[in-house]
Amino acid sequence: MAQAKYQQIADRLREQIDSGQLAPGQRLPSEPDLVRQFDASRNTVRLAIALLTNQGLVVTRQGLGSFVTEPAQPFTAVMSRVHVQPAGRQAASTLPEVGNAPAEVRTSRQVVEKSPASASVADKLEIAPGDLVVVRRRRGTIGSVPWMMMASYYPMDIAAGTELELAGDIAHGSVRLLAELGYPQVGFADEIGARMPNGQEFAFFGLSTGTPVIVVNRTAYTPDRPIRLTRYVYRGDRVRLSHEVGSIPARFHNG
Amino acid sequence: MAQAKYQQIADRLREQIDSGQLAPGQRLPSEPDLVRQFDASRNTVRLAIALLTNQGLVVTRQGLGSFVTEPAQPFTAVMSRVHVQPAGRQAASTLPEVGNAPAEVRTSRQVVEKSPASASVADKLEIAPGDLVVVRRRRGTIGSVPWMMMASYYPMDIAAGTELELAGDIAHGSVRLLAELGYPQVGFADEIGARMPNGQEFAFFGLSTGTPVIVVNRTAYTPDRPIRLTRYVYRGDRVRLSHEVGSIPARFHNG
DNA sequence: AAGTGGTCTAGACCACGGG
DNA sequence: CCGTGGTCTAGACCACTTC
Repeated sequence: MAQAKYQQIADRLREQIDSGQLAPGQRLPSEPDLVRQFDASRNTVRLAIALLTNQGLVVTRQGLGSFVTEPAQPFTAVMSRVHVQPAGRQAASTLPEVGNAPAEVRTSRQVVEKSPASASVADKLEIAPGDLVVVRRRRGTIGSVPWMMMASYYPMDIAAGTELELAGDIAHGSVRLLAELGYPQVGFADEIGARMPNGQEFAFFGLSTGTPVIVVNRTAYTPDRPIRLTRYVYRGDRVRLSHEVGSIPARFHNG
Repeated sequence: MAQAKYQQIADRLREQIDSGQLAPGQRLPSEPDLVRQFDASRNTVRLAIALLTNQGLVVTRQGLGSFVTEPAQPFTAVMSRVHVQPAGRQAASTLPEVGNAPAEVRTSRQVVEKSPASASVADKLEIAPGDLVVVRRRRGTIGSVPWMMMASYYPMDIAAGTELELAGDIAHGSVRLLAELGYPQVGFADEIGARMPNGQEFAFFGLSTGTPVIVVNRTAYTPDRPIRLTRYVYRGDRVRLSHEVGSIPARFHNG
């Protein structure tokens, strides 16, 4: 046998999806149908469907059937917009702007805790792993769609005894507060990656199998040191990040 | 039954992975072992392992066993580095810089073709779907690790009769060539997303199941119009994108 | 040869969604 | 109620890796 039977079934179905013969949202043949069509056992048919599901091409719903994934219009998170000439604009907030929100953008009240820094947080903030940091968390929804989780990490020597330790929003934004505390932000570095979601992310976003998340680690700096790490997690099926550099005519913003 | 048996098995194994009891690179108990340990059938055990595999936590190798995924040190693709004060630096090339390459960065010779624009390409370039575009493709490896696929799309009215239609590298870079042709680039917009790989990407990168890819659509502009779309695809398990904004001390670059 | 995962079958019962 | 997918079992044979 050149190729496994479940692979062949998956390939056939993928062809039909790619060609549009099976359109987005359309139901695949039922499992018993596929069993007859390909002369295979039900388990083999289910293996084929699982393959497509994990590639994000198909979603299955118990009692209803398997459906070709319908891509949704993505939201655009504007991560930076820098006009090199004459002067750059720096965000006043760590909250990303949404370029094309079709509904109200809402953000949960900030939850604050102190906890020991993980290895990755410590590395970015240039502190020792296990050192205490202040963590400020919030989650974001657009209309009824959950789209973002974010957490900001502050070194304790900066945050101790300040408004940063208190729950709730910061009056004039954390960038301004940090500047008033003697830590003027002069720039930031974004490190962007993608991975499969953990259980918490899977549940909050209501993801289906085969959907990754986008992770952004944004480190903010004074001329001397890192002063904050903000970690953003976005659902991969509904969000695109936008970074703009240079003098882009306004009419081109966020397509 | 509160939860499916294969879910319980997967949860147990995940706990052991998260706690470090099963360290990265370590072999899981064999399938027959897990069958005995959890009093389940082999198919049920395999379902549990498949779950972890699709979450990117485990890789299986025939004849050897299942192993906890070993995260590799990621490469950093520097997508932009903008100093707001006094002046920004614009890349001379569409080729991303690698911030921390441990081996030689090699790039394939460019392959060129003409083809009709897909809907997504046409949208970015503000042309009609189906209009011909010049496509220039290349692939990149670091040492022996394939890490990038890129394709640049040029509207035919710009590229026709120019060096852009010829295979091979462009002598002084495409940004300079475009400027000489009367299309000076003044900025670009990056749109970043994540998804599961298609078959071609899976094969080229040698990915294992449960690994997403990062997709960057970079649109370059003159003051009047889009002049190029470059689409980058990176493997999610080995690449992080870097965007820097502001005056970040050099010692913090690609920490 | 022995041990590992990969593929496949046949059948059973459960859970969900919609008439 | 019926049709859909979800879970689980028991067993068979194949393919790969190591010794």
